[in-house]
Amino acid sequence: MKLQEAKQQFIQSWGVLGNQWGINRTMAQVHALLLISEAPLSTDDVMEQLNISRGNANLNIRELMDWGLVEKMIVPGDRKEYFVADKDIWQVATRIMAQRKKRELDPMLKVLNQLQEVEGDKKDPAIKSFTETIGNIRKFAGHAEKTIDTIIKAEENWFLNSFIKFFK
Amino acid sequence: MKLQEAKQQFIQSWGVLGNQWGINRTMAQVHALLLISEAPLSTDDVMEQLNISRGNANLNIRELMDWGLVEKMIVPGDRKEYFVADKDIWQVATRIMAQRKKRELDPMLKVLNQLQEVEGDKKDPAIKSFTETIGNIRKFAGHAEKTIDTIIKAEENWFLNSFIKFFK
DNA sequence: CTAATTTTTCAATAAATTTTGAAATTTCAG
DNA sequence: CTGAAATTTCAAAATTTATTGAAAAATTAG
Repeated sequence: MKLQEAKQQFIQSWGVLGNQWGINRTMAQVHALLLISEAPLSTDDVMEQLNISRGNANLNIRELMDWGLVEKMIVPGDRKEYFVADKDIWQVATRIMAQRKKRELDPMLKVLNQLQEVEGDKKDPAIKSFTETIGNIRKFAGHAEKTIDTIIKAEENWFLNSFIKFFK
Repeated sequence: MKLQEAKQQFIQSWGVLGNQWGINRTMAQVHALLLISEAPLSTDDVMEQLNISRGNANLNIRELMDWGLVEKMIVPGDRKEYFVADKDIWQVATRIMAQRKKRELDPMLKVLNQLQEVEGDKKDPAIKSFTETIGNIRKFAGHAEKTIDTIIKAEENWFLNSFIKFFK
């Protein structure tokens, strides 16, 4: 497989994967493109390489910046803005986990907490059954949240460790 | 909040969450409905409670069975099929993780492995840079896969433990 | 400041996904 | 077997989501 072909393949696959996980396909593709670009890219570069419109490129680049996965770069003597993706894959994973936790898990936990306080006789089997199920889910979600934090902390050095091993 | 209202709220929120994670909203809602139903439900029950068509209900129930989250139940003396969701939230999470790993992570890993074998001079900076980035992602994905398995094993008793504590 | 260049916005359009519902198929009690 | 009841299929329709592109706004070199 030639390099250009391989790059296209990667962009394609990263897009499919992102899409399956509820992330806009184009956003994932822009991310992939920046991940495998050695030099920073301008909006025009992204438009050209992915065959997308200016509006679309702009939208997704800004979205990636919101996620903390891409940064703006100013090239002195150039009017255009350039963009680079964080190449540290551990940082990438951590940022994505943190964002999704904040945007999706936390709101769900909030709802689950509210649902615990359902009105009525606590001994009514229907109510008991409902609060028990919700309680279990809530407890699990809370646990999962802590586990994620633990993983993030515990594995923080994984990347570093793989370098240490390399030099041993 | 009344029980009925709380149930609706849960179904709604579970649907939104599923949708954000790339799971069909209705599938998540059917799952939610079955999770908080004490008794097994028929296709007609699901249709009625969620206001969806027969075809849609049938499709999503079968999809949930494919995921191993819902089981068919035969009620003797009744021609209809009934369905129940696995209420063990740990089982639910494990099944979802396992399915997604198999359906999405594994294919991505396969692609990444192929991309490592790009043609050309290994000393060419462009090729070196690409294979390095891909290599890091591949290594990370492999690590993540193992971590997931480890968590599943290590946390297997979390649910059991929360019962043990309860009886202490 | 001015004007050229770049970025952002957003209504219209296109694409992708989901849903419907009726017909075809399957199942099973009698 | 038979036929009523239930399940499955699938093309068409509806809905949701993503994309375009041109106009408006913002930026900056001179």
